[in-house]
Amino acid sequence: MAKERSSGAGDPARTLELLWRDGATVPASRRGPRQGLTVDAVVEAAVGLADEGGLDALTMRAVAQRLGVTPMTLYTYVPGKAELLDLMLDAVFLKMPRTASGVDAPWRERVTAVADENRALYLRHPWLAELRVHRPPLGPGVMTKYEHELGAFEGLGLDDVTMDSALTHLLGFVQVAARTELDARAVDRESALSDEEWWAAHEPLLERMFDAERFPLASRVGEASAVAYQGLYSPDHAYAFGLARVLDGLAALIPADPPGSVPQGQ
Amino acid sequence: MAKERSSGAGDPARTLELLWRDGATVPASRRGPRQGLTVDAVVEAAVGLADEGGLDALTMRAVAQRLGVTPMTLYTYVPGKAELLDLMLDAVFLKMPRTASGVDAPWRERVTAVADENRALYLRHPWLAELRVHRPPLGPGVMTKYEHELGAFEGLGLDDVTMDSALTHLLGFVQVAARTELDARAVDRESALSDEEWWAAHEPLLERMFDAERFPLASRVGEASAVAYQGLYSPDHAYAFGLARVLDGLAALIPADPPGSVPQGQ
DNA sequence: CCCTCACTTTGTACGTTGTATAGAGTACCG
DNA sequence: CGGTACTCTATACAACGTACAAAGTGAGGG
Repeated sequence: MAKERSSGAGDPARTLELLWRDGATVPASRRGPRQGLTVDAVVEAAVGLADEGGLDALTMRAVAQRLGVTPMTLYTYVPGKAELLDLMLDAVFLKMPRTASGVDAPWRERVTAVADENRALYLRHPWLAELRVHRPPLGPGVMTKYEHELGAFEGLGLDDVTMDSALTHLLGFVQVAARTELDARAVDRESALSDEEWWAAHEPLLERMFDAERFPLASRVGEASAVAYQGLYSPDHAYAFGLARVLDGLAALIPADPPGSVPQGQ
Repeated sequence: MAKERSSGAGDPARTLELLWRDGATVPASRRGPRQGLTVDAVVEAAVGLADEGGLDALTMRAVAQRLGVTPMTLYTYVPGKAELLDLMLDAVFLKMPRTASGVDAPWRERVTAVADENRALYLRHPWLAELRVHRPPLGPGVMTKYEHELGAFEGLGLDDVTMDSALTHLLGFVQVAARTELDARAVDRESALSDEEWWAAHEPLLERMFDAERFPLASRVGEASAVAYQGLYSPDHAYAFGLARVLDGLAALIPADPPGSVPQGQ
């Protein structure tokens, strides 16, 4: 069995050809019976399955069933599950909606648009947040997304290396924020206990164990946060707060930052 | 089979008692044969296994074998794997080294110490980065860590809710940074292809597919980054860059920030 | 025209996972 | 000393990715 949740294990050449596949590349004359499916159909079925039930629901057997085919048939189209995940990633990157902010738009607006697009992408395809991707599949989707997002940092006086770092930093933030939000949702869905019920079940016992004098800050701040959002955690607030922090952090790098800007420390 | 990588599924009361277990709580007189192990021993074995081989190596069978016991024996000590993960998390949180920065130290220094501690923790226990934890186990480790880390934000003029948000934001950043670094290492270890070999295998094919005119920014910036660090990615740089951004972002929230400033009460 | 053989599709099988279930052995309490 | 609450073990199940081999299909070469 291959390692789960890793990606891009197999033959690089084969994977690249699949990533950049287009109708024209088909050899047009094959020996055996014509294929009843297409790589696109397989990828689409897989994405649909993962969208609905997460990575746990994405099994080769399930994909095959959705396509009306036996599991092993998939291996004619795709080398294995790891490569299928690469194709899925590239596919959703390629198709994601991109805000066309002009180069004349304020940089905070442009960068915010990139963050929002990515957050929306994670919320539409929750399995993306579970994926591990070092050495991302270098397909058209990944490239198009990278090209587009770098655009938000172009013309700000950043050198090329810093542009890349800044983008990575921004996307990293969006990823944790989305992951936290999605984890919270997943727990709600799976656990049969709502947040309130969970607290109700924990509180009496916790009071026996927990010494408020031993953890003064934790009790004070924990209490205040629990009151502020009527629960454990507010994803929208965390995103808004974090994005503002990221923007202010980047602002310190950007030479001229005309009116409306927030003063920087230090 | 239970959901993988989720945590805290079982009976809350039982889990809480396990988290806050101490020698004294043992009833001292039990009916059957004395237990040959302890919960601590199980947790320690599990942590050791996960440290060495990641979450993939952490199987109930492997833990049992390390303890010289059959797999099902573990279920006398621990309700299931999810709860074991909770106990592992709390245990390493409790034992992690904590820098004792005085309240008089500059806030950037204190916050940096918290970030560094957490990065070190992830690097020592890579499986932490793979874990999903919404509704964290409310054990002594989690509480102690939270209490300690809030201290870095105390006396800066932030209200309680903002202190919590700031800490969450900081820890989120450290987590992505660590995860990215660990993913990179894992790929290097598993893939039998070094980064250079991987590039060498991809480049010729990529040049056939990839149109530099279609992705001008991507080629320029990608090239520059690849040259700057002699590879795909430099974890140390990403961490340093990101931490600086986070600190600057937080600075915008903190009222007075002169060098060597005295913390002000709220 | 038909045979050959590359190719698609399928069925079966293996090793691995967490843990349900049932049985066997042990030692304290009444 | 017997009953019983407990520990530990053995076996079993369903689900996973996919190796392997057999069966079916249809275009190209003679």
